[in-house]
Amino acid sequence: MSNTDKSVVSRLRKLIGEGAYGPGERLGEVAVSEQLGVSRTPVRLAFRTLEQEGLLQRAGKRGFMVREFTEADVLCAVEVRGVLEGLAARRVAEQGLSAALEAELLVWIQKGRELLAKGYLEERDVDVWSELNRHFHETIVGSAGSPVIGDAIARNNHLPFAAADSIVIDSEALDREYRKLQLAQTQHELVVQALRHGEGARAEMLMREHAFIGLRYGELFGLGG
Amino acid sequence: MSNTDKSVVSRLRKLIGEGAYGPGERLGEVAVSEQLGVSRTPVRLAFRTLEQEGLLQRAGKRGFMVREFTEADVLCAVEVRGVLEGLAARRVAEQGLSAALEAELLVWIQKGRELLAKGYLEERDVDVWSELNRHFHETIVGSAGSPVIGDAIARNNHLPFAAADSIVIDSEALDREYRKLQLAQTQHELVVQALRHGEGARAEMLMREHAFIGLRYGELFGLGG
DNA sequence: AATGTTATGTTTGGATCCAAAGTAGAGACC
DNA sequence: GGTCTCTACTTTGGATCCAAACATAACATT
Repeated sequence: MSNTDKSVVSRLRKLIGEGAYGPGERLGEVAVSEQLGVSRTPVRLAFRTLEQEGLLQRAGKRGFMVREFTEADVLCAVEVRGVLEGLAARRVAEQGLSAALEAELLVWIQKGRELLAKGYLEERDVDVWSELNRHFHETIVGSAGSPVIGDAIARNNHLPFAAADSIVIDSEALDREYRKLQLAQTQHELVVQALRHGEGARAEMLMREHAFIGLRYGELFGLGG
Repeated sequence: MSNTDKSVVSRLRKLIGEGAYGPGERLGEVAVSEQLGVSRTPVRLAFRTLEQEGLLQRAGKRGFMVREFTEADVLCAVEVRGVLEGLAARRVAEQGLSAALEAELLVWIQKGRELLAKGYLEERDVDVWSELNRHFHETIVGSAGSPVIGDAIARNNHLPFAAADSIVIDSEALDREYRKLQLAQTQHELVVQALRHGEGARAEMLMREHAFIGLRYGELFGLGG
């Protein structure tokens, strides 16, 4: 995949995510190619990719339109990630947590502890958490015994609101966000504990619940989200 | 999507599924376009689609190769379908089974009963079952409240061995297959029962187990599958 | 006036051309 | 003889051209 090609896909993904094209809006190949300053060819390739990712959908016989997402879709996408990561965690537990894998997970657990140790959250901590969170999840999913689960999660994560690292952190209320991350960290540690003891069902359920943290946990802390 | 374009994707999907291209084999755009009798353009579009579907993967910087699947991948794909359809079933149960939806499900239940009523299986029954089975599953998934779950299942089903209607029926042993379909029918009926009573967890688990029927249930009936 | 048909314009799909990037092979130098 | 480099060839990516399909609008006919 060349520079132009890849950048067309990701630039379009970004534009759609930002709402540059309204939901349901038809996207013409010529219009987009002119906006991005490339020819129609890479745009046509990108449209097919974005269709598969679920961001675009066919508008009848005539080209593509931006897919619109409801609140129910957001909730469903989060649940889908939950059951898939839960499946991955259960499989890891069932096949036994190797010493190497446990060590790797503890790296991210430790980084989380260090981040939260000082008792409050700074602006720049957000990226650090996002990074370690991603590593933690990817490590478990990547150890599930087959890339199929990870692929399914990756495809689901193309919906911009579904990805685990898309936790919206409100930098205006870092104290409340601190409590949220503290809970996430606890959930991470509980998952590792369950994995260590081969408790497949518990690991699965913990991961499923963990998926909701970006969604409804705000209510707990008075965020109304 | 034009005739040629769609047919290139599905023809390639078929060829790959049939093993016409060995696992890991590199696919050149020119070679494939000549084999299919089209120009490079629709092939390039198809490669992107098939990459997203997971049948092809990038071969370094140089084009695509046929993805190879292990037994673990097959098992995982079936489990992925299981947890996703389980999620759909649970959501249906949680939101309450409407009278209309129950009536529609009972149509497929009834067709299944009629098919199995005569006590044995004929060759042509296989297609009938495949059809009603597909409808049953699609009805539940389509009622989960958001297309997101169905999309995730559809993407997973692109792996040829993962789809629910890919139950390989051994026409040499229709008596053993009869027992398998009888069990599948019972599972369908139990799912509807659970949905009717709002038993979300039970509906979910029944669907998850139901996914395995094409995979390991052969062992029970002495098929060695 | 309404409906059906035709013609024109817009947009997508397929083919081909050109450029760029990568790979492999051969030759030269150490 | 081995390794490094340069060159030629293969293959992919991007741009453009042409044809086909679809939509829209206008005109004619009933």
